[in-house]
Amino acid sequence: MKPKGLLTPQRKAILDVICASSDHPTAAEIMDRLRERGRQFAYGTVYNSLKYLTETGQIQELRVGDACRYDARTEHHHHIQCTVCGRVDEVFAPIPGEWAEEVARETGYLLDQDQILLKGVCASCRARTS
Amino acid sequence: MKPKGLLTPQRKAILDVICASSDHPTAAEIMDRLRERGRQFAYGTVYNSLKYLTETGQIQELRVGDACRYDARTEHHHHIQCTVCGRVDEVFAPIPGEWAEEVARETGYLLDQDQILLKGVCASCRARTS
DNA sequence: TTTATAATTAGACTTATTCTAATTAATAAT
DNA sequence: ATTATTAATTAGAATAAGTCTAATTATAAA
Repeated sequence: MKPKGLLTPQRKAILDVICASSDHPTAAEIMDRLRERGRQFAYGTVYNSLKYLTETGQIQELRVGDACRYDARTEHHHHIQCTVCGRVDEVFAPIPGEWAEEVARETGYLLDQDQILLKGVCASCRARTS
Repeated sequence: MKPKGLLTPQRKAILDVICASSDHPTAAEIMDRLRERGRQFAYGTVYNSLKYLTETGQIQELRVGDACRYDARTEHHHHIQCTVCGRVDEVFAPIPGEWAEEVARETGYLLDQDQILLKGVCASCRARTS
């Protein structure tokens, strides 16, 4: 008897919500959006589903601030968060190989190229502040 | 009457613990180490002190995983966390200016050069895994 | 000294997440 | 088809990090 690893109706509904979102929703936001669509699952189901979808590579989990956020874009990319408003955006500019090597040499780590979180101030917050 | 902004005995004790630590302790770990030294303060005091020390530039706060960690090294540098064991290390290799510009151009963000969190697998976890 | 404000305290509260025990669903072997 | 086995879901309790509040203590300026 093999493990099932099914895309159950619950998991499918959660994946759909994430695919329809471009703002990296948190688990709580995903639950809100499910409710708007007339679906409501137990906390445990949502977290279990997010774990399953992440582990099977269907979504990407990124921890930002005090919550995990989820992204349907699974291509290699990084993220940047605004230190003023908290929004999170994608960064597709690849890390320069030279710098990655320098970091690896300095730290002894094997770099994970997809999990970099940058910080900064987004365009609209800069406009508002200055 | 001006605000005081004092380095009270509590704040001093907390700063001492952080200066004596090289492993980026969390608030909970700081409280443990205070207790080992025979000091114990209210949660509120510890968090208030960490905020004060961060705002006055005496320590650096970095959010990693589900908790904030504190670092007595305030020079410009980044951090890298092991995705296996969770340890956090310093990265002093500066971001290549060219890449920073590319990210700024792509995202419209004004990059904060000191707040980059990288992920990877540390040397000892790699040795253990392979 | 009195007065105003800052800092500390204990503990309640919030938020994100994990865990648990019971139930339901689905598959595999009979 | 029926039963055994395991997976997934559920409701809700438990945990962990951090914030908030009201009362108290400490400090400094007038």
